[in-house]
Amino acid sequence: MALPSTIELLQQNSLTTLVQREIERRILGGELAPGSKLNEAELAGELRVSRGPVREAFRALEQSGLVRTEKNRGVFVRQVSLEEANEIYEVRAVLEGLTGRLAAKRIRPEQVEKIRAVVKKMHAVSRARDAAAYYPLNVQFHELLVEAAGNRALKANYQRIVNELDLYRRETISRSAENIPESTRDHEAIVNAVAKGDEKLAERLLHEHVIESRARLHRALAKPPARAA
Amino acid sequence: MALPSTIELLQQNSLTTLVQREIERRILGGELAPGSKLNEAELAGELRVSRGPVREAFRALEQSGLVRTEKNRGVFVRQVSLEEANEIYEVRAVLEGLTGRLAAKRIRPEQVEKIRAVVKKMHAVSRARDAAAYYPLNVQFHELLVEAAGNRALKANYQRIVNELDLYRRETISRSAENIPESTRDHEAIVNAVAKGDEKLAERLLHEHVIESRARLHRALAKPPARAA
DNA sequence: TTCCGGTAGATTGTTGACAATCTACAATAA
DNA sequence: TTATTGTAGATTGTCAACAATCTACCGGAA
Repeated sequence: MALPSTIELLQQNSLTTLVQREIERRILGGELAPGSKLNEAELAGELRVSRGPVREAFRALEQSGLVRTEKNRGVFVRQVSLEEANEIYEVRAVLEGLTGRLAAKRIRPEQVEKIRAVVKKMHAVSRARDAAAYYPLNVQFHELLVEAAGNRALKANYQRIVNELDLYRRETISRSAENIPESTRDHEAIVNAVAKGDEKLAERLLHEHVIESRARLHRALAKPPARAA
Repeated sequence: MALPSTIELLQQNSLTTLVQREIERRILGGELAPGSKLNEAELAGELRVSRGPVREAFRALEQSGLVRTEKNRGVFVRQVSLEEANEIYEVRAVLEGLTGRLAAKRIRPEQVEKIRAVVKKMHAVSRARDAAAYYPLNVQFHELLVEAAGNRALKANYQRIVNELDLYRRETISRSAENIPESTRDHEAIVNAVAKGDEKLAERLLHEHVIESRARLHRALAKPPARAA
């Protein structure tokens, strides 16, 4: 049979879902900058679908916090202010704390190994001060941890929160290399606490890690003349 | 002018938004039971709109966790299992904890007064063992607290979580009267901690309150032969 | 010049029609 | 009887056209 992947893809997912994923990819990938306008007809034309599925995708993306809709004016990639980012960080901190506690309780040996492998790679890029390589490892680290926590509601809420924070980072500086060694040490300590099954410690370390991340971001913002609006 | 409210309503909100709110109201109000199917054409006919806005509303409701979509089969009011409810409670506990901590830090005197007024009413219906009257007061209590916390991200996440838990309660028993006095005492202690500005205590009390609520729900479920599926 | 009103084009909001898929049921064969 | 196949109706998925609104621009009056 020809193109079985495409066929199955459309049997499983509606066009709306596909469009939604594609727009999400473009936003989180930086192709669509915060504040930019999404033109229904243009997007529909590009993706070779009608405006219906695009509008439905917009509605889903709005609920997930990635876009904002103004009636009769259109939808825009959401802009997250510093103030809002701070609020989001507070929520993320307690969610990560819960993640640490649950992961410490439930994580399985093979999951520990996977995370240790990520931390190992972190050490490598840390020595090389390679920020571009560090970022995806960081994302992976936290995703594996949430997975190990084994709580679907936590995972869903966490994912939304992280996406929103990504929107903020994208408007300011993306990644600064100087904090990598510090962050890597955090991760090392966290995986040890989780592997030991020390719920209290894992919770505290992850909570502090997020608050520290926020502080690092602020320091990085304060240093250069700050090119954000 | 005739019907100014309706006119303004449509100038501000799109049909999609209105439809979304109406369906949400029906689900949370119990008119639409978990597991029941939502027929696009039927709903559209009832609300006097075409299927487009209804479909868009479905997409938003799906993201907010109130409905579930099966491709080519339709959308259904989401069913939350006991297992899932437990997971959601864990997330709610840390969110409420954060709520307590932030509210203790930022609450203003007039907000304290509002909450004390609600607790006062709780005492009244508590003496009367009036479960039907107690429930909305409980909702109001937590909403006022979240408002006082002054964190938009927290509020958004909290609202979603509470809605999902409502779905679960609706499938099992709604409210049992016997726990009301205990719950009322909790609320009394919480408002005192928040009013004092004791962040640590408020956080701990609210966290425990949620975990205790879950335990109460479980006990209530275990007592009668359990009529849930 | 500056402000105001009006018009044309572009964009979003809504609708109804058509295509694809599913469900229920009846007719047939083992 | 039971299983299977095939059809008819209902329901969802997608699309294209129409209506309402907004934006940008132009011309005239103060």
